[in-house]
Amino acid sequence: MATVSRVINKVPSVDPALAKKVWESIQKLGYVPNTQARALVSGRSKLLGVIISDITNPFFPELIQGFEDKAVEVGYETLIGSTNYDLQRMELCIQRMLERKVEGVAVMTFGIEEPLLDRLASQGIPMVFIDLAPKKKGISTIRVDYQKGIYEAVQHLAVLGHRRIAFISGPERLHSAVARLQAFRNAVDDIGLRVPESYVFYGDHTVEGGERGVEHLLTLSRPPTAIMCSNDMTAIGAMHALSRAGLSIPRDISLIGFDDIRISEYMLPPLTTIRMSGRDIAASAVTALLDSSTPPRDVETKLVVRQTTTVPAGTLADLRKKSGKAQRGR
Amino acid sequence: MATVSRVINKVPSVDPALAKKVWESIQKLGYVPNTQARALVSGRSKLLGVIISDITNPFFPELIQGFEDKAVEVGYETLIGSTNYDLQRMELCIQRMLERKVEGVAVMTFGIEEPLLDRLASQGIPMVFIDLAPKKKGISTIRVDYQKGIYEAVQHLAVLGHRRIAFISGPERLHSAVARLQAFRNAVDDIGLRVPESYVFYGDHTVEGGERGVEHLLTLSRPPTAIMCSNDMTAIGAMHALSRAGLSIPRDISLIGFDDIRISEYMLPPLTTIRMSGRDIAASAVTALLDSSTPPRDVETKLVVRQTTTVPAGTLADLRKKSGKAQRGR
DNA sequence: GTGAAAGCGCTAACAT
DNA sequence: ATGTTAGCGCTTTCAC
Repeated sequence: MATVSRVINKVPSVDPALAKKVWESIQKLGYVPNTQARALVSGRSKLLGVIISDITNPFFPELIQGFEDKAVEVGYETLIGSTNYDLQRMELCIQRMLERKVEGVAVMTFGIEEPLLDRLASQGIPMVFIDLAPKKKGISTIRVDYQKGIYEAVQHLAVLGHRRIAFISGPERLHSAVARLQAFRNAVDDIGLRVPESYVFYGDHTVEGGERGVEHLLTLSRPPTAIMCSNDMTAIGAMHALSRAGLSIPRDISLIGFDDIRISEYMLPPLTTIRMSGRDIAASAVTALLDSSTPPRDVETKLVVRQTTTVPAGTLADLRKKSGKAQRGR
Repeated sequence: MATVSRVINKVPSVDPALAKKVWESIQKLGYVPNTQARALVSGRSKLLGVIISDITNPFFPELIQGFEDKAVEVGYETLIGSTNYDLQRMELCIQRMLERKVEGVAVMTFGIEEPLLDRLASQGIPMVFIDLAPKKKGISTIRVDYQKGIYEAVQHLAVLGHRRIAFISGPERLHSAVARLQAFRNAVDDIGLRVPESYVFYGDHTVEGGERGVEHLLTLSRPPTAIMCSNDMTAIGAMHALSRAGLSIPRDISLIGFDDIRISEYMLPPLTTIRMSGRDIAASAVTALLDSSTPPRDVETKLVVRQTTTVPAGTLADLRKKSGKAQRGR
């Protein structure tokens, strides 16, 4: 019995011949080791938890998929918990994870969830957060370089000739949202543009938020020629509102999203957006949980140009007019 | 110790006063029962498995989400496995599930996966399939009523005036795809339309399949005025190909999808489709696994009219012409 | 290199 | 109504 255990765990001290016989018997008998028993005695559950907030955001399925894949790759299983911004649901999640003795928890809610910390930290369970996390040992942070992608996007618009660029943000309480807005402000400053306060609308990272944002921006006496959104769902909402207003994208107005969720590519026209790979984040999270010695790799963001951006409305007409004048001038 | 166990498991024979003291101590000590140990001794893992095939199909995240939610609701945890149509990956999935001693497995691959059966069935693990499953005890089937939704869709098109309706199918080896195509044929027959073979294109349930389907249909000398698709991804591909061909939806051609994945609503224009709720299927699956006595509830499908369907091109013009003649005739 | 024995944290059958 | 005990299936000393 002990030998079988050694064979299964590939302890080198087993006679290869015996080991082979054991493997054959395992095959023949259809023996399957019992994970619960192994976990019980070894104290290692081989389980990793992921906690997400908002199910309805299509960013998360991709995140979870990536996490799951990476976890299986390194011999772990995944326990998923979604809080839906509900404290009670979160408590339940934590309880479940504690009971299953997860060996680490990735908190992918883009915000600090205080109640999580105490319960989990007190058990010494490694945790990984996105963006920002309380400084404690056993807790690591995956930093996202929002600036890079957003700078690329603003520059892209500027090069096309846009000077009036608006931003539809996410909720102010969400760190990832304020970080994106800040990155936008930095980029715009850097390039030497001025963005009036009326060009910044606070949405909520949902389609509806994007719709409201556009509705607001269109009431302005000098509406923007381009809109950047804090996430793709917002951008999709913007597309709908724009189309409802009879405006054509990108001819009348350019639009850039953030996240690069799968839908974005499928939109009509395909959405230009800033990619933040959920898979990368997930992989980084798994690594961080299992090896808390090395700090997790940062996640980069980058512009993906598709078809919702072009020169500002009128530019082409202006050009044509000018060339017309030039011809007449001859 | 036994008393604590009894309190936690709510065995009624415990003195309420003592029980209360136990709960207080649990609270104070931050005690968390060890699921592995409970599972080991009780033989109940409180784990349910879901196996899906194609990660890239956005139908599955919704299915999984529903499964997870329902499972948690009834006190179970979910083990996810995705095969990606790869036999080896499937073997791995099964192994993991066996090792974790899942109490049931939902095979949501829309096809029978033979190798699954032997390994799982031999352990007497309940299984649930979609659409069709080998007749064995412990195996139940969730039947999807494709006919209803598809009939509604065909009728919807017919009422609008469409007579030339094409169908972009899924792969022939996939049961769910052939069932949908058959339902389409039945519906069309019923209504008294004839569909030439050139109007049926076999795609593969991906965006690319939909694009190829449209490209084929547009080469026809008498192209269809409406296209139904075997799933929403196909329909989205169709939208792209149509738009690339300079055709407007629904003015030039009407389009109906199948599944009603979340994206569909967000498309521009929002996709008219046939809803098959992943959440319903998931809930039904969980129920079936835990209570194999009653057969699972069937899942219905129903038409969701959005904005990709209208009268055939030319109809309005014809009407106008006619009314013009009528006026002149006065 | 291999077998014997202890024990992981819990539940359930048995006493009291 | 509560305490005592055996044992779930495995890993890990400890002997040999």
